[in-house]
Formats: sequence, C-alpha cells, structure tokens
Amino acid sequence: MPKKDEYKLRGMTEDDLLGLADLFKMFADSTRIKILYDLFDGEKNVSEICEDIEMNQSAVSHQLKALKTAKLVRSRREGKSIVYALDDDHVKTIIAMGKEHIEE
Amino acid sequence: MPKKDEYKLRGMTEDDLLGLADLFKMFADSTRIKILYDLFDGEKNVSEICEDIEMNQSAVSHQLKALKTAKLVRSRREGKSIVYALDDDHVKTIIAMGKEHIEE
DNA sequence: TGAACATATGATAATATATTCATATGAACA
DNA sequence: TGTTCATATGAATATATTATCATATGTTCA
Repeated sequence: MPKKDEYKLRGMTEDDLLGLADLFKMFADSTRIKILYDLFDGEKNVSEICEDIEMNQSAVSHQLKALKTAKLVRSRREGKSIVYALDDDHVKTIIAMGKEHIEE
Repeated sequence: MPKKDEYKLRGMTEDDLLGLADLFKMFADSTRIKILYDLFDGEKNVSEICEDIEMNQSAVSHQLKALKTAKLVRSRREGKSIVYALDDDHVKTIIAMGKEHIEE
C-alpha cells in the first residue's frame, strides 16, 4: 500500500526531518549544552558536572538521560559514581559550527 | 565592579552558552528545519516555501522571522513577493553534521 | 547486613513555544 | 488612486518542555 502522501524534501522524508529537529533539540537547552560543553574536557561523574555547571543533581540527571537517549553521551559505573562522556565526534563539530556562526 | 559571580566553562561565559543554545533552538523545530532544508535549493519566496513544506502562510512567516532574527536567512523583495535565502554557510554544515549523527 | 552515598525517577507546577485566526501593511498595476 | 496580491503581525489557545520536590534504586564499605 502507498504511504499516505508523505512528501519528500530533497530526498529527506518528513520523518527524517523530524528526527533532525529532535537531535538539535538536545543542543537547544542551556542545561544540556552546558553539560555537553563541560564534557569536552573528558569524562566526568554526575556530581562534578553539577558543580561545574551549577545546577542541581536532579535536573542534571534528567538531562543526562535525554542526552543518552539521543546517543550523545554514554555512561559507565566507576565505584560509587556514574561517569559520563561524549559519545559522538559530531557533538564537538556541531557546537564548533554554532560558535563560528555566533562569532561572526 | 566585578561581574556577579558569572562562571566560565572552558573559556565560555554563561551568556555565550545561552547564545549557543538559542542558535540551536532555530534548528530544533520541525517547521524551521523544513524551511532551512527547503532553502538548500536556493532562493524561494514565501508561497513556494509554504507549498514545499505544506504549512500555512502565517506559521511560515512567523518562523521565517525567527530565522531572520537569528541571521540564518535573509530576504529581499522581488516584485510582489519576498524572496528568502540561507544567510550563513554554517547552516548547511550544521545540518550535515546532524544527518551524519543520525545515519550512524 | 545495614548505614551512607551517588544517581535515577515520577509527578507536578511553572514556563516557553508554536499554531491558528483575524487583520494589517505595503507593493503593483489597471 | 483604489483594488488585488503577497507577506507580516498581534492575540489567544494549545502544546511541549523544564526544574523542583520527594523518594526510589543500587553500590560501597564498616
């Protein structure tokens, strides 16, 4: 059966574009972008992130979960802590492009 | 006088990071990303954009205004129409990086 | 094993954001 | 000049998103 008149934009389906928007949502919130930027330094556990970005633990945990679902960060246990790290090289590139746009 | 304890994250002030998040918000909505993606083809007027992305004129106009404020598109009059175009090379790069992330 | 610690989670309230509808603006041209 | 066409805008509603609070989960180590 034919897909119910889903249109395409230069080869991208509507779902593709919705997925793209969802990805960029991850960068579109100040708490999340602070977390991502903080992880540029390398792995950090949740408490360290909270201190660095001055946000409380619950808010950070909620946002870390969103970032993990989006496959932008990964985590592993290390003793009592959970350590997070960037999980995609594109994260740095995307943020770098954003900075360039702003700096012009 | 000292700035009231604004912290920095790897050389970025809080305001810098808020600005980055605001930029990425432009890519984080399906209507706006459809518009941007539609303009990959080149200049288009508002009616053409509406048809391509199947959204009504008012919604498109509101979002074009947001994109213009963010300096991601520019516009000029051409006869009765207003023609829009991408106004920043980074737009294509940023979206391309997003696509790569998703395709993996 | 159980107390202490680190993180995660669910529900709620506060806030932000997008779409719609009605209408305004402003250029073109008869 | 006034009508028509294309776009922009304001206000209101609908929807999504986030931070917070309270508490649950799971580890470590005495």
